[in-house]
Amino acid sequence: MIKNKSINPITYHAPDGTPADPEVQKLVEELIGQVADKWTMIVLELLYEQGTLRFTELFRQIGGISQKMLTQTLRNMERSGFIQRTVYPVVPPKVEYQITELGLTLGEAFCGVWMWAEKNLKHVHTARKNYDEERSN
Amino acid sequence: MIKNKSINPITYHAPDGTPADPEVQKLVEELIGQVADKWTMIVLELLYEQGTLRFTELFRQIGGISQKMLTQTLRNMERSGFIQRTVYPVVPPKVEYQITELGLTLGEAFCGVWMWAEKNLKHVHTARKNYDEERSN
DNA sequence: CAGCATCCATCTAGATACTG
DNA sequence: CAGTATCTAGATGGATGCTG
Repeated sequence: MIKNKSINPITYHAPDGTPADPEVQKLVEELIGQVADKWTMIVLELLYEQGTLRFTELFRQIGGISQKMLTQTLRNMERSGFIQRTVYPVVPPKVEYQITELGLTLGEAFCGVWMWAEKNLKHVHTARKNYDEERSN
Repeated sequence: MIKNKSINPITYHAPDGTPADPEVQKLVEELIGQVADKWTMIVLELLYEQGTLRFTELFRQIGGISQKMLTQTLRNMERSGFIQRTVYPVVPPKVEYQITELGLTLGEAFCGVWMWAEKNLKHVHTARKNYDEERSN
């Protein structure tokens, strides 16, 4: 990353020094926000592992999500192109969800965070423990 | 990632098939949540670029954040060990914040998401546009 | 300067009930 | 089965005023 003297708005830079497009910046913030909604990553993971799942199968396997939240999560993911929704015109209804190429690569992009967490789990815990102990005295 | 037949709780896997520790999983979710709080990443970036900054300098450069939120963000980041807080016993008070090694590597870990966003910006926009157009008819 | 305490608007998620 | 609609409790963030 390179030095940035501009006051406002903030300009992000990649580690190699390439300044980032504001649009990219906006998308990154959206992505992180979306994934942080707590259900998106779980759905992504399940579809990553199992390819295709029906609404109720997702509902059951996630466990703890409400129907409303599952629907909302799936709609947002579909809208952004991470998953594909297929409706079969049968009675009772049958709807299948499957991960797309885009969703697949997104999952992989978050992999760096996973590896960081694995590697630094203890450092973070230690830091927090030290911090908390200092305040409690 | 490998197939996972367990119903609940969900077990995450790395792309190479290594099952993830529940503790790591929890930390990943926390990290993404923390970074998604909208200010953490901005602070991380500023300290990444400029090394050390005082409270008011951060406050000014971020622009739009409230003092309360800045304080809260800085405390959380300090607690997790991403930044270091140094208080100089002078009047008026002087407090400096600087990024740690841990914070530095965390920023780099999120780089994969950045690169994904850069590469797939158009795909996402197209997907969203198509989705929105289909509903408006 | 660098906070903390308090109040308040808003946004969100979950529970619940209903439907093609 | 796969949703939609509605209501509400709780979390979140911003504004404001005060302080060592």
